[in-house]
Amino acid sequence: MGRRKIEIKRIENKSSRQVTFSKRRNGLIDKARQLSILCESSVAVVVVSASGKLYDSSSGDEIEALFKPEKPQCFELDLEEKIQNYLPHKELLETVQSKLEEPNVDNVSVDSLISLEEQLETALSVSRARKAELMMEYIESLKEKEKLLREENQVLASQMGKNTLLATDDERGMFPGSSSGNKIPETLPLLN
Amino acid sequence: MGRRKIEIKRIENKSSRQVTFSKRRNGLIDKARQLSILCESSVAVVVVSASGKLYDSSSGDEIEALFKPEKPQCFELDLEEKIQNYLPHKELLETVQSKLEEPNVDNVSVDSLISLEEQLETALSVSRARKAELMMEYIESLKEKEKLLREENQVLASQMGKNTLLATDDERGMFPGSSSGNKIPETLPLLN
DNA sequence: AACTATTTATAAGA
DNA sequence: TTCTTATAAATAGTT
Repeated sequence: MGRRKIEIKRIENKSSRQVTFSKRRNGLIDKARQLSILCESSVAVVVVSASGKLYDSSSGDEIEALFKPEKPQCFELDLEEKIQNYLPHKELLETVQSKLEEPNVDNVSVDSLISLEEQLETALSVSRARKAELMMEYIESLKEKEKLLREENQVLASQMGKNTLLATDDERGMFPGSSSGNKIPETLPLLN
Repeated sequence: MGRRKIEIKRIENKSSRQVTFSKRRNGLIDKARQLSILCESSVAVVVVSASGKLYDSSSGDEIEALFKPEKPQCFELDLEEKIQNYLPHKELLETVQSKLEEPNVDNVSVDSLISLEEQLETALSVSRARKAELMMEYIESLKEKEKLLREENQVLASQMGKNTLLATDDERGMFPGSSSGNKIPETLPLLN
């Protein structure tokens, strides 16, 4: 639905891909919102862009309340802590528990239980995806850090080589297994 | 986009609500599919109808890897691979769905729903915990690697200090690509 | 389930 | 990026 028909396949041009992503993501989330309102259903949408950013939307009053304030924002230093503490479904489970413990369980309507079920399921899937996403992001940051350290090591090693005028090519070769508790060699460790 | 404009609010008529649900749910899932293909992104949609039926769709490497064990993806490390592939959720969702689709939903006993709830909760928490455990394990291994790299870096730097005895601060200036352009201190280079 | 009159989403262009 | 607009796509009401 645009100036011309497009094929559904990866958009090669990076900037149009980005523009389309943004437009269609908004469209999708709005459609989800409409569906949930029009048909009284629970809808969760999770979108992860190619660059790793996470967008999501979920309907259902209780669910929204649970997730909106949790939006991950600063992933910098305390990311790990956030992951550890990221447990919004705990509250949800408590809600479930208390519902089920109500005195006249037998009179609780089936609808109410089904609705609870829906909310639980939706919330869990969103929560699960987000937490996994946070962890993956953290893992990526650790890998990046590792990469930088390796680079620094290389620079250090080559600097040292220049300064000492002693190291041969062989001596500056890669050290096998450097990431698994190896001793630091006397000469010039170049990590791989 | 139909014969007339409609307000976005609960559709009162039950049968049109159901028809609209079905149409829009399909539309939403297709839009999600398109977005993921066009923009190489991961998109997950979970829809739960008012009557408790569950529909879900997910696409894109990242989310698929997170939720579907049958799509193996080669990662460098064993552990990471395990994390990616660890996912019994799908079966669980199918179980829930089939339970909720049983003919006499209205007469399903409260006990049966409670039991379902419990099973769901238990299974999810076990699965979740296991997956988080795997990821944390992986994070720990990355941190260990990082620690070793730092140690090597330190040794290198001090070796360099001993050997050169000439280098000034300027000569030992920034390392290209180091995380925050910090200079390496005389004695113990520590990245943060 | 199909059909279409319309509305809505959006591709391309500014 | 944001807006504009021509056109494609989705869908509300109908059959």
